Amino acid sequence: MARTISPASKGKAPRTPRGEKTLRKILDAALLEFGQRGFHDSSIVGITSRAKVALGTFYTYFDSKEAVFAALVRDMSRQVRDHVAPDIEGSLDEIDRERRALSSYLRFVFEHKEVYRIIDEAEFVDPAGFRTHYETAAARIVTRLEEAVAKGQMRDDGPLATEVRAWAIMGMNVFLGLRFGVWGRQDAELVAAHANAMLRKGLER
Amino acid sequence: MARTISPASKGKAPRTPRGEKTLRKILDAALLEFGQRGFHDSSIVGITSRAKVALGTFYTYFDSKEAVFAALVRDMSRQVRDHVAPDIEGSLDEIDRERRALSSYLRFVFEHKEVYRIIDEAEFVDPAGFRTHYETAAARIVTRLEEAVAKGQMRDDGPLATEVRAWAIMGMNVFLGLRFGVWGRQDAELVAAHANAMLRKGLER
DNA sequence: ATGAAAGTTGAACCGGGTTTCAACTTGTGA
DNA sequence: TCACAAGTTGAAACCCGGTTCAACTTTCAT
Repeated sequence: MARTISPASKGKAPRTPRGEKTLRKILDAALLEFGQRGFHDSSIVGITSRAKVALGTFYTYFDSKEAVFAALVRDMSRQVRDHVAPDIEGSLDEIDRERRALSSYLRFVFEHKEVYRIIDEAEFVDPAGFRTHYETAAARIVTRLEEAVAKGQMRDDGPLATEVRAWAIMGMNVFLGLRFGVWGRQDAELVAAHANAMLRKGLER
Repeated sequence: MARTISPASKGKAPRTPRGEKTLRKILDAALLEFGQRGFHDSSIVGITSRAKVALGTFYTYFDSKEAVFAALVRDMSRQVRDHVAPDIEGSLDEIDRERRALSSYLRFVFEHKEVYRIIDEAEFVDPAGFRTHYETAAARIVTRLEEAVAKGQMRDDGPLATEVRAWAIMGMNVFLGLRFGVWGRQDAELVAAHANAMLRKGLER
């Protein structure tokens, strides 16, 4: 699970390779701990013992329990984006792009249920990070939808319609991730195909 | 905010009118406390002082902090359902029914942001209640979609497609509630109309 | 009227987890 | 080689809120 270093709390960045390695160990351990136990049942001791460092070392890199969590949210948010981005290159058309995005997202959720949980829990532990995550995700979808309009592949019903569609698509993806990725298990391609058919043609007739 | 009494913890039901009144006060206070502060920053003292009862009284009706929360989740789940149900009677057709359901849900979220928050937080505090809430909600949508198929108003692509559509619609509703009900504010009818147009006709062309 | 059941009270107990810190170790540049 | 900066350590201080309980008050059926 390679990961570039996430910015720790202000003024607490590691200054040597040794420090970087330790920070990375703590972040990896925190992901496990929070993912398995949730924010509250997690403890700093739990994190540091998984990371095999002393309790105090934690505070070399983070100001508080909330701070690691926030760092993790930024990290995970980036990971989701970076996972999906390459998978939607070279789609047949703009709506097909959304199918691929969902399929890619579902596959990501399969492998990283902890990430799903952490982003969800951010609503309560790191509200600002949570909001940023979804607002930037929505903004990316809006951009894609505007391209679809520009290419004449989608009806243009004004900016509010676009915003509504983007959030609708995002909500759809998240809940399909919960139902078919975290709770159940279904072929990602199949689920994405069904959802996309609905998106493309609608339900009517 | 009238509310019928929610079952408290087992063997802790009130046996007199006085007890019922106290239980109701505690539940109302708990809704406020949890809605404003979130589960973890909430405290029993916070609840009982809002309710203007002594600390110990809390334990006459509930076994623990988690137990009130769970009772609240059941209650809120029922409230959402009861709010939407009458509003979708006598719709033009089965797909229009979904428009009305969303519109009704959005209006509910406007008035009760706390409820949105509590149900979301249930994912971590009362996972079983959370799952039940969404699974029963999805089941209701599935039933409606099956009716739509039966009436020849919707394409039939098999049971998986129906399940996917139901969860997609639900996720869409929840996220539109977050974006246009909790965070921002938009005319519920307008948002529901845009979302429903997408659902009915799809995005294409 | 009366006593047993139901309900109320809040001080005190209790455990657990975050955060601090001063001593110690490691690495590096001059 | 030496000294200073960076990093590590874990015991203990500190804090806080959930839960208990025995004494007290209210209600209500007989």
